[in-house]
Amino acid sequence: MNKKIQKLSDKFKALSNPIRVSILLCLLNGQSNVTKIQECLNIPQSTVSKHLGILKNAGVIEGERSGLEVIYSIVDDNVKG
Amino acid sequence: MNKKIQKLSDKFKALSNPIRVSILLCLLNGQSNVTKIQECLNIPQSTVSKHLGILKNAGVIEGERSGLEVIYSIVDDNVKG
DNA sequence: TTTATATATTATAATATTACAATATTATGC
DNA sequence: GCATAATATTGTAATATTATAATATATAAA
Repeated sequence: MNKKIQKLSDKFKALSNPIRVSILLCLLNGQSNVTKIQECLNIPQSTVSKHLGILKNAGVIEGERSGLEVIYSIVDDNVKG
Repeated sequence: MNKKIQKLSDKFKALSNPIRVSILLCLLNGQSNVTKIQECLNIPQSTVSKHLGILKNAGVIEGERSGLEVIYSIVDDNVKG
């Protein structure tokens, strides 16, 4: 299986879930920490964290710790637009 | 769950599989029938047909029957580029 | 070092996706 | 009608994804 095609479809897979799309829409307005995202979406913290991990793993977002918080922001240029 | 977000993530889901991405790359060069796509990818006919159905269902491609063949082509403007 | 807060990981049950052989359908020509 | 070719559907086992409670980790402040 072609490596580039696999990578491309993996990127799409990262975006193929409504919670993850919602998270990205939140982050399009600027960086945010997990708690704010959680309040925005109104779902359990572990669920948010899981999806943030998937997006981060796919190279769509990145998280930087600042004290107790982790601030997430979009790094994928195609998603940032 | 927001309807538009659901639709957007569904579109991404249609593209989240390497076989389906490969099919679309085939079709970017112009319309094609199932047999040609199958030969291009070298996988079972039923597998190709299944994935064509998923792409069609997602509104990414459309198929038009012409005699024994069904000719598929890309209809999604974002995918066509 | 204890406590509190923010986030991540693990465990697991429910659900969805996948591959593909077998079978069915659809269209054509005889 | 029957035979053939192209495509679609079905059945099903294997695998992957999902949600979320429970637990663990990380940091800061007292």
